[in-house]
Amino acid sequence: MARKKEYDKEEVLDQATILFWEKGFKATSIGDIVKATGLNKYSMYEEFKNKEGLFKAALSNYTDKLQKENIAHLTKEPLGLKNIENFLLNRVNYATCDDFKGCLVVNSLVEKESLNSDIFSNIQLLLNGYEEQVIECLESAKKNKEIAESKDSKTIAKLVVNFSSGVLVNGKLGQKREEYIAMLDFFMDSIKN
Amino acid sequence: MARKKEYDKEEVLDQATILFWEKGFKATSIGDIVKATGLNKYSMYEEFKNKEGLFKAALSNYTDKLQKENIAHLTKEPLGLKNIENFLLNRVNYATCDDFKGCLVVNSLVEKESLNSDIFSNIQLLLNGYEEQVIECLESAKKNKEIAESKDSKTIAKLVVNFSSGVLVNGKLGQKREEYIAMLDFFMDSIKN
DNA sequence: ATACAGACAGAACAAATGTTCTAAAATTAT
DNA sequence: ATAATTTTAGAACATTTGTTCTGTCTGTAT
Repeated sequence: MARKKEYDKEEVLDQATILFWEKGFKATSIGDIVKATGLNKYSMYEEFKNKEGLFKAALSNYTDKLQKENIAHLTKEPLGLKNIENFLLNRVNYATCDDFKGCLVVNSLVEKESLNSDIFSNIQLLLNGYEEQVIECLESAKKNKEIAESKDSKTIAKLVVNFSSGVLVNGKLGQKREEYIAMLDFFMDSIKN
Repeated sequence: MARKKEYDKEEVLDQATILFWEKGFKATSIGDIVKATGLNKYSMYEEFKNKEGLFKAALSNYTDKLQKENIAHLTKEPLGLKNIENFLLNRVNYATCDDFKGCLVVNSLVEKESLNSDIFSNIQLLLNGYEEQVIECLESAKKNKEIAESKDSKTIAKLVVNFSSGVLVNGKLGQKREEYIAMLDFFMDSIKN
């Protein structure tokens, strides 16, 4: 009945994600997006409603992939401390790659202006999810006698998420990977002992 | 010889700092600043050259005060672990106050767009300064037998700064003070043992 | 082949932005 | 008081922004 779309939604979203990621919500213009994706301006509004709709879609696009990756590390059986270490190691590798752009989630959390409440609560859910999953790992670690029963899983889990956020911010300062690895080792030891 | 200025540079800067702090560089318009400060538009350009000049001045204004506060905690004699704890406690209190806006330094570090290289290196210097000072504290702590000589001061110092960055990001998620205190206790214990 | 829903290109729009200009007002040294 | 100098108020400017409109093209169902 109608003409076929010339653009691929996934591709457009991937491109847009990169732009928002590099420059932030406010500093990325529709013009930038149109130029980068070749997408027609009107089609963008048709598909995503407006700039904010596009941003939400891009953020979801990003978090879906990110979460898949992170959750994979945190849920690989058998559960235990190794999951946590691999999760954080992954974050460290991410933050020390050559052209580290920061983490879109952390960036968005900081760029308050772009955070209407539902975007905010999405991020909140995401980070709480990690925390929950880390708690799972810690409980398993207790069963496996990797750590003492007396350890407070919730506090440690929060520290893990906090460590990760710190890495994703400070990573911009160009710390070396070995330095992060030393930090990670120290941190993992502190959980064990 | 000439007319007197009607504005007070310090006051203007304080106001501007708050705006940039709340909304970020890009999202804060000259109009916002003029409206909030009552400062004349032209006078602003006369005094600060342009928006970026104003931002740099605001950032310096903020970091000067911040640094004074932080360094005070880190340099209060006698040096030792207590300095580090108080430094972090201060950050925690900061991040859990009712209307926590984030930290302008961390926010600016994340809002890449506003970071031309000299702003960036200022932030780098600032954070490195903390790291150095924490190392001092740790070395003293070794002398006082608070911690073992074998501990790697540099790694711990980086963890301290990392902890602090994490707090200043995640603080936006509305964590409770008690939770942070528990994290801090755990972290301080990990340094000692 | 024809009709038509929908996608395209890009002009058009209003609002906002950073910046500069101009003319009036104010202050101080003489 | 006068002249010199600087601040002020706000108009003016060129861009850029997000968004919408218009008319043309395309592909599918009939």
